[in-house]
Amino acid sequence: MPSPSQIERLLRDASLRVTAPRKAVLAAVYENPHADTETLLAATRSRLGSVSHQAVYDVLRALHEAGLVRRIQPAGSVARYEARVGDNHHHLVCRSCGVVADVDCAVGEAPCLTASDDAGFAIDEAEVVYWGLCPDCQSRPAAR
Amino acid sequence: MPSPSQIERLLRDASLRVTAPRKAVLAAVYENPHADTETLLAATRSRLGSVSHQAVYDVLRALHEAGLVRRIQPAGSVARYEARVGDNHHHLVCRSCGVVADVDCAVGEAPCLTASDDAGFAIDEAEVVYWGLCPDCQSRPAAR
DNA sequence: ACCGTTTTCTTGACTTGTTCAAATCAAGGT
DNA sequence: ACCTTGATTTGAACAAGTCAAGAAAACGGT
Repeated sequence: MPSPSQIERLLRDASLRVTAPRKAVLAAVYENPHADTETLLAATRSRLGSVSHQAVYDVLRALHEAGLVRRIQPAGSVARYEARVGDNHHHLVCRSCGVVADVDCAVGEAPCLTASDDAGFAIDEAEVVYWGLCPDCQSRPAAR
Repeated sequence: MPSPSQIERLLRDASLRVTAPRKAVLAAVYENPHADTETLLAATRSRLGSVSHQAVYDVLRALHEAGLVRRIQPAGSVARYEARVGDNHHHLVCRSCGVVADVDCAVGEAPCLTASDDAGFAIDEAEVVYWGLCPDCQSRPAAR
């Protein structure tokens, strides 16, 4: 969990201007892994008092383009963000409640990341999503 | 590419009522792999003359729930459907134009499908998406 | 072959998540 | 301190998909 000054550092090093919304949104992403935009908007407001809807969208895009956050979007879900970038980890997604958990890449890095036939594509990333039911949803089946 | 009677068979075997829209949509999915809903709507209309927006959505959902079509939805893309079900294949997605291609599962089935730590989830599927640039988009970089 | 039940299709309004655009405002180099 | 460039606010717009009510069609039983 980076300190405020580390947050500033991260922004500056990415040659992004350091503004209150950006610091707050980035901190919120660190504190709420896999959170959706609405959650991050709420978290940001609880720090700053008020930020626009749009600012959070813009900031998340800027952070994403700068490589400071990763954007994930499992099918049927809204966009979610996480600050854990740079490593090659994957995700578990609950079919029932949509909650997301991290998984480290199982087999080193090789097999999963190489397609048997790339059809001429220049592949730069292999993403693995494991679908299932989270512990909570297993214990109350089909409930909710 | 199944014949009309095979299409009917597929529907009946899935205990779905056989209707003109269903036959047309299912045939359209066979003919347009990885097509989005709008494309399928157009393809269906070219067979039937007119079908509602809603009917196509309903039919696609019914076919999906019956396991006759697979729904894929790469991040940032609309829902796409394919009739190739039952085998464990994955997808290549072009970051630039969004086109999707099939890849057979590289390493048999074992390593990719087992998470190193399942965090208590009951996993029923592992989905792999390879991101990159398709041959066309490589030759006209950043164009479009 | 017809009937009734049940499911599906049509129509049209509506929600949700996200983006666009114009005007205002602030960060940070000079 | 100023100025330029980039960020934020405001408010509208957009696209994909969903909801709901009634009309229509499928198919099992008679």
